[in-house]
Amino acid sequence: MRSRILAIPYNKRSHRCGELRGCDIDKQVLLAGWVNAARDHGGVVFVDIRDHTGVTQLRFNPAPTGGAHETAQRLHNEDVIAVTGRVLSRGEWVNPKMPTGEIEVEVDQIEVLSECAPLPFQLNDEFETSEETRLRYRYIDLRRPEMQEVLRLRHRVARAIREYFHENDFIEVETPFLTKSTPEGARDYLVPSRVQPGSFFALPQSPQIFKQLLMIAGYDRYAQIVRCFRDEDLRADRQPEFTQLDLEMAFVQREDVMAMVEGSAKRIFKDALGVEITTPLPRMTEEEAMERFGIDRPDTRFGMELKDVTEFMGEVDFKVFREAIDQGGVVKCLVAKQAESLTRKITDGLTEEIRGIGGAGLPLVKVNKGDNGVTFSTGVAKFLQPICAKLCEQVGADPGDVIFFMTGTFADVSKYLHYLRTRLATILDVIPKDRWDLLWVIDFPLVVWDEEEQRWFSTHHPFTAPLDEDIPLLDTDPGKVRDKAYDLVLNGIEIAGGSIRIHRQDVQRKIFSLLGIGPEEAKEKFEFLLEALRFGAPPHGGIAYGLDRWVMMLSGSESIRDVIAFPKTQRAVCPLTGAPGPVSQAQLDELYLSLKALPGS
RNA sequence: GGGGCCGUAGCUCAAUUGGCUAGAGUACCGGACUGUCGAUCCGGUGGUUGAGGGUUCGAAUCCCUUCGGCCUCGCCA
Repeated sequence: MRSRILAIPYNKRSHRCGELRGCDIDKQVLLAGWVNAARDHGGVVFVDIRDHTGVTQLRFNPAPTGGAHETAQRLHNEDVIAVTGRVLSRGEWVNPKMPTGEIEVEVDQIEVLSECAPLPFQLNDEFETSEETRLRYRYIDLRRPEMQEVLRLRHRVARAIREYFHENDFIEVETPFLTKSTPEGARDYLVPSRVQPGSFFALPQSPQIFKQLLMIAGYDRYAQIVRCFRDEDLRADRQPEFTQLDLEMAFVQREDVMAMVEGSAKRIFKDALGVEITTPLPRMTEEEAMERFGIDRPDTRFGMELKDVTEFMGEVDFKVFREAIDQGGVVKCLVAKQAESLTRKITDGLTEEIRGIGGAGLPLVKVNKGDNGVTFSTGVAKFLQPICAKLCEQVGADPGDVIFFMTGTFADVSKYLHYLRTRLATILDVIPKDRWDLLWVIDFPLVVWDEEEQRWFSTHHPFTAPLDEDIPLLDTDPGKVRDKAYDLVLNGIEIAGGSIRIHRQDVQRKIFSLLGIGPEEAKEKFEFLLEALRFGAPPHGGIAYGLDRWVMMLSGSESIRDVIAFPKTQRAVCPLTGAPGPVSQAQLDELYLSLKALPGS
């Protein structure tokens, strides 16, 4: 028989669920939260109540407590309840595993504020629920303490950023989401205009041009945490909408922006994780990064650097290497130290993986101790044995090591050996834990030649300024021109990138022309920027941080989706809302849109 | 667009060489139990094996197509 239960003023919580301690014993308290677990012993009933601060054990005695005990017996996980009661010492039943384990609350009144239907998945399951299900019921997934901590870490990062830039005289200015398609770059998300039938807005890939206009407008220092949109295929570290910290400064050189960024990085690490990082941060040119690591965002937490051994191969009778070199290619290698654990099965697997990303094969040798120094075995040993000693000395290989080779164009060799290096680091477990390797990569090529389209493309974007001393090369050898860009890399992930911008109209026109953006197109797409550059543009530069990637790194998450409250799947749909979805014919008519036949219909 | 892995009860997973009524844990329902804290114990409900087609006496298992999820190359200034 259910007794009448008095309503509890849940808006007057005396404490949060993770707060009570031994010093609170005997206090009368009012708690509200979710049922984390219920243990019914027939007599006494224990219920753990949870909110974002933690968990407290409630005790329901069968004694005359106005029906509270009976209600407690019917509770399910994730019911929302409010209780009043008295804090008691747990005496001999203290639970040292819980922060509130010294006490429990003896409940005198309970009110079920909201019942929970059978859950689609258990919050505290020992098994990890599939991401598909978690995203479908994201609001349940987000209740998990792990997710709560990630989103709170994200907040600490955002707050540290806002405070730091505010203290340094930056102002936050909002820029349009409904804007114009930018040239090059990613595919745009488009929004049709109703009042301008046949015309479309593009959602911004970044506020790049607007922040430059703000500099021209004299705001001196701007910083904004802002959403950006790119309609490209997704990855573990990419979402169609993602968040940047976007900033721009006037009257600055590269050094000034980099120093400001380093200060913010220091602040973020301290406020978000309590970690002290040392500044100034190390720097590396793009050329050196490519040479040593095969990638422009090197993970410097471990060695296994790439070594160029092209010059040694002249003495070797190995057709594969010879032919590649004759065609202008290179031969590089990397040395896996003390790699006895690399079985044939593993190296065969790696060869397959390299083939999977477009490589031809993976020549290798094992280094052994011979009667007179070192010898090679397996793989391409018979070809390389003549230069064994010399090669080992050059690349620092010792008995027990395995040397992997790659040949082809510099770009291909870099790509495959970089892939191999990171895979080997995982397999051989050589990446130190709890290490934060921040580093600047600078002096990128301003433009790269695209063989397919037979034209130059910006390495970063068309507004990046060239190094002053390289400007003359724009006419003679554009591929040699370096730019005033800088990328910030953390443990091998690019987490920020920016540059000093072009602030002179003549230079900007020249770059557009180099990129094959003709006067017509330039005029059509951003006459407003070229025009603005005519009216007193200060030298300026800035940077954008990938906020999601920062949080992903700082929280140790493997996917950007784990640090976004409501992310999309790899096919860019939201399993929770079902977006994107069809719209009514009336909506289409209003926009003067008609749909072509859909694929598969 | 290409390559790879995966899909069995609400959830997490089993199921021998293609062979018995597709099982277990958990959740859910019912019962027992006064110190648990992943409570325990007893009983029960629950299945279009992602979908469609094929091979076979017989398919979760083999073949084809397709849908979905994840990783990745291209792409992402």
